[in-house]
Amino acid sequence: MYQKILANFALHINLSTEEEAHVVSLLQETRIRKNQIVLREGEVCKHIYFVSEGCLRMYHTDKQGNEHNMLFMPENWWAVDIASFSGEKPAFYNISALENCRLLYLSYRVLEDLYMHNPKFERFFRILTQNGFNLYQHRITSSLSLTARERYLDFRWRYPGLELRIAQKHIASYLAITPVFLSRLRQGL
Amino acid sequence: MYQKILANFALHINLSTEEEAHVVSLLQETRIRKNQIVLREGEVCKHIYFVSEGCLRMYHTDKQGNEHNMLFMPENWWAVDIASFSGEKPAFYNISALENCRLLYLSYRVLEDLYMHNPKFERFFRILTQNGFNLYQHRITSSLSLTARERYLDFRWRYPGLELRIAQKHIASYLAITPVFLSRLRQGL
DNA sequence: CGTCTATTTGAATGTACTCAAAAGCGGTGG
DNA sequence: CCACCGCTTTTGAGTACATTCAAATAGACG
Repeated sequence: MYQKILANFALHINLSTEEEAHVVSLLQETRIRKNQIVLREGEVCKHIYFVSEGCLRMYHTDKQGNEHNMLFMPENWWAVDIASFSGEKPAFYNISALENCRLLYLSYRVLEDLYMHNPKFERFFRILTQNGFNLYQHRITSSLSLTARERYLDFRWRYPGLELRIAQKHIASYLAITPVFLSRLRQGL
Repeated sequence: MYQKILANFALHINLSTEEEAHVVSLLQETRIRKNQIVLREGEVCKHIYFVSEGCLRMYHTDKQGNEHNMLFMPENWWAVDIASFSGEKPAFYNISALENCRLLYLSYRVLEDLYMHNPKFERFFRILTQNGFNLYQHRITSSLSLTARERYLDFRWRYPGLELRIAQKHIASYLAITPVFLSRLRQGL
């Protein structure tokens, strides 16, 4: 049950058995169903979530009511509206479930305590933010320099197998094209 | 000469006169001319730059040799390829000058020492990374949900007055449109 | 099984592009 | 200081890529 998140920590920091036990004792768990909303725009993002099973998406709803997928978060990804979470401000983004999910999470307060208690976690989440920064930077570069077809191939490379699990319309939204055009793109491979 | 950078630090951390004197003693200065390259793709980004005067741009060159502007950095912005700098890996991006510039900078080693000597700076640069993260997130949201015209207006709001200082082709590249189309857009305001 | 939503397909449209030429602007040297 | 050269911007015309709209098909869920 906790092996995935412990393996995830181990990517960037080394924890003793005691440290592992401590962080595990702080984790809360929840299960959510497909299409359920985890974070709604305007609410404060109170938790940082680790996706243990399933897949989340983060998206923005524009004035016309159209949804735009920023990011998909399948197993082993972390989900948070970082500006809302760290600033305790209303969230700009929504987060919802594309599949039934099992999530582990930490509240802001608990995470702050964890930082105090063990600076390794501050390092871990700092690296996580930096990785997110790099990911977004790459995404902007893609949107500037790649065609829709190339961005689709990049999506498949970045999220192997995910296209089989989620609706085409969500992939189209992520790629900034219409579902109709994505359908035609996939014909021409 | 140092008032701009000290005011910039003061946005996020409070420094004593001694602390200010210490960081100032570590800063190096350089002047570069318009079109000169500060960081070339493939080199390791060895410094983090504060733009004291002038304007830099960060851009990617694709396989066809086309340049795509990721970010403009006028006075009071920091410039760095963060993946290259923090991982001491070859840079993916180029940084060059759009105007004659005066830059202050710190090397990776000096910055690490500064972190050790005074954790306030770790906090400062952590907030800086987070702000960069938010900026990019907003940029992706714009590219997903706004038209070229709206993105142009967003650019003018984010960089007041900058459109008068830099070439249209650089703004067009930033907006992911052609200079020809930007010219037509500006007619129709 | 039936309903609702998602995907595919076709046709027409429009947005942004390329190509080409002219005009404007800036820097440099005579 | 002016003339020239090179680069940028503007303008026009034709084109292509991606869109919208609509209808048919397929698939998911209760």
